[in-house]
Amino acid sequence: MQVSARGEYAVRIAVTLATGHPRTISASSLAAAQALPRKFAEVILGDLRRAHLVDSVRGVEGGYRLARDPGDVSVGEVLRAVDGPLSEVRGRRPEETSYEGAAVNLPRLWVAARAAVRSVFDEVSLAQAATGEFPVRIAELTAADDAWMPR
Amino acid sequence: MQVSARGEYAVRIAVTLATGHPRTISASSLAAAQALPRKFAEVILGDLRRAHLVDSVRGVEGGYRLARDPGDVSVGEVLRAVDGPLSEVRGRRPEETSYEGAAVNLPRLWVAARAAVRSVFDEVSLAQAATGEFPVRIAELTAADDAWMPR
DNA sequence: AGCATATCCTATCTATCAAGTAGGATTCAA
DNA sequence: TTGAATCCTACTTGATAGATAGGATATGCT
Repeated sequence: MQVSARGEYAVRIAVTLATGHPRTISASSLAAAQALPRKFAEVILGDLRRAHLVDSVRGVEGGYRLARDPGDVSVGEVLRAVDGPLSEVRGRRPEETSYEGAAVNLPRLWVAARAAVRSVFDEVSLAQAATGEFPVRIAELTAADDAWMPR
Repeated sequence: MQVSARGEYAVRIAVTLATGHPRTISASSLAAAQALPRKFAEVILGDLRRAHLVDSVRGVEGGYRLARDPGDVSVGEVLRAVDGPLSEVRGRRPEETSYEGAAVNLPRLWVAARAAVRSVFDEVSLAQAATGEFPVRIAELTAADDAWMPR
């Protein structure tokens, strides 16, 4: 589960938009609020707009706003918009893998891993990410001490 | 959850070793069995050896074997040995992230995602991956039809 | 009309890394 | 001593991430 800089920035931008919803916020305000390179933020906002996750308004007083309610947009959608599929194995989607011999069962493993990732990112909305009021399942996952430990 | 070619190859090699355990198998046999570039397989086996997941025997009749019982080595260990940490956010471990403003709660989200990934890869042994007899939780994750659908 | 403030578009740069290759030194059993 | 294997160092190649640059275009205000 590697989240790129683009992905991280996109989510930070998205939760900032969620907090301000439905006001429009300029790219430079967003960049300043989250300490991101402004130009890079613009690129990312372009991705989010093309994915129809945000609307943009040009001109003075312009900026960006979420296209839907913050409770209705998942973190997963944001990540996919900027980084592509959540899960890939050697550049392929899990269900497209296929092996011979001892490895024949691996596709099921890859699919299970993807399902696990989805069960987090697709089940958390921007509103939840912004407020910290996560679904019970997510709270459970972070409850164990060792969830916070490196391995 | 991006699994690199190295990661995929490593797991395929590891389950092949699991199936043949405790016989030693040469790098070229392993490469042939899984249709991998031999030299690249050697590199990966070197990583696994340095991580003490496999033992090697030099000379004629030499090769590699799992250092522990196939039921006692997890897929997660293999992936970490060749690809580093299972989950990173912008090159950092989830628990090392920290944000201001609307993004303050994101570290919990990243930790939850990592926990979800671990709940798959750290809970499946090479023996299970080889036989396809996955733990119940994994079977459940792959049971739903839409687990096999792209998004 | 003119100006300030935005988005938007195209292009470019640079460093890093993944993936794979090459060649040979070393080890070991028969 | 020979053949088959691991092991070691180095290299190549292409793609990609993570930006940055400059300006064209749109909009609201006075």
